[in-house]
Amino acid sequence: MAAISEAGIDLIFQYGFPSTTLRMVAKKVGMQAGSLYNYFEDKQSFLYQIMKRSRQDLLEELDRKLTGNSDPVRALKAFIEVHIEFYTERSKEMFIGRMELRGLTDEQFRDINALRDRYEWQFTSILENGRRTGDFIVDDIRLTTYAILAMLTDISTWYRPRGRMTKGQLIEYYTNLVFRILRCERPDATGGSDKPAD
Amino acid sequence: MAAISEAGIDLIFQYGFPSTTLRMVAKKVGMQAGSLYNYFEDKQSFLYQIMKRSRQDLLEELDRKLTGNSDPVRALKAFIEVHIEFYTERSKEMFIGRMELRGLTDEQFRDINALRDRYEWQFTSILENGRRTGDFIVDDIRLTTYAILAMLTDISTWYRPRGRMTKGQLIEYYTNLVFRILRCERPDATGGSDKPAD
DNA sequence: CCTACCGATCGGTAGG
DNA sequence: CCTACCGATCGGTAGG
Repeated sequence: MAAISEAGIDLIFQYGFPSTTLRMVAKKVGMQAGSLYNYFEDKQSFLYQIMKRSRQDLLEELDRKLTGNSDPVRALKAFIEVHIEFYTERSKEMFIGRMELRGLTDEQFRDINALRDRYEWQFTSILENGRRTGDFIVDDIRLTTYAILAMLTDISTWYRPRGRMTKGQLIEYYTNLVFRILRCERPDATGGSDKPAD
Repeated sequence: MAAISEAGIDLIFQYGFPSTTLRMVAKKVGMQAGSLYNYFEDKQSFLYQIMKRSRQDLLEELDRKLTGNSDPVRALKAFIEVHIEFYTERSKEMFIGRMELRGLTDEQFRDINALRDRYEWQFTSILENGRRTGDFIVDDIRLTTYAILAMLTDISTWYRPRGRMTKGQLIEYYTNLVFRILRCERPDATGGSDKPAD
């Protein structure tokens, strides 16, 4: 199943979901098209599985890195790091997750959307915490959430592993931009060198 | 032809290009499918026409609003205004322009991409001017271009005409975010009330 | 997991 | 701009 998913991700990323035929997937893993139906009910469910898996993994990864971080500045830094790491490491899946939502049934769409909302809400609550503590200056929480997430997500559309910047430099640069948006001047805000004492 | 394009835009926006059949387009404008071939060579060219038109209109609109604006702060404000106006007013086309690039031939893709590059370059040169005059504080021009354009373009994915904010408020809010990113503190930077004397 | 197949649909064309 | 049509392909299934 792992090989089938991987083949599906590659092909859907390259050709889009409607133009990816099950015969292409089958050929890539050395099977006959009909045999794929032992692994999913229909073509739509295959797409749904791929999207659900990546969204769930993202949420789990975020939970792991966010636990015990009650300080909004530290939490925000962790969020940005997780986001950029995940969206560059698994860029094809996250790309599919944005482009192929129309390929789902209404019910599947609602389900995936709920996962996306949970993720977005995590970010929003960090902003709210930071505003309460006075670390961030935010006027409209919702618009600011949209703006920052769009900025961070876009990285996956152009990022290449052998680019002129390391992933660490990228994270540092975008962290700086985000803190500028929030007018956060705390000395530990953007620098990536200081180890938090936990 | 205008009706055919409009029907195509609506359908491609809703179902995606590969899933939009020429029979659907024909039905929407009260024609037979075969008759559409009097208006374009093949399905791909139809998509190409739609994309090219919107990209060209955007560039023309930008040129119109940018001429004679040598001051980087004023130019940036004009750019943001044009961008948000266009991406909300013609959101379906701009959505298609980002989602359906795979539907083009290599040659068509390069052509559309060139138009996109010209637009991006306009923004980049405003940033460079502002850095030279000292109005903007920018470290990496390219990353900052990507980040800001992604932020602004994202608006078209959630904007609804009857939302809680007017388009003017939206422009003002995002203008403020952009100037924060650039650490631009000039008094006329974000306020939308002061009429430029030209 | 394979063979063999079906019904449906689609882009595109001929000829008018 | 229509009628009529073709070749190709696709998702999905039966039966093993």
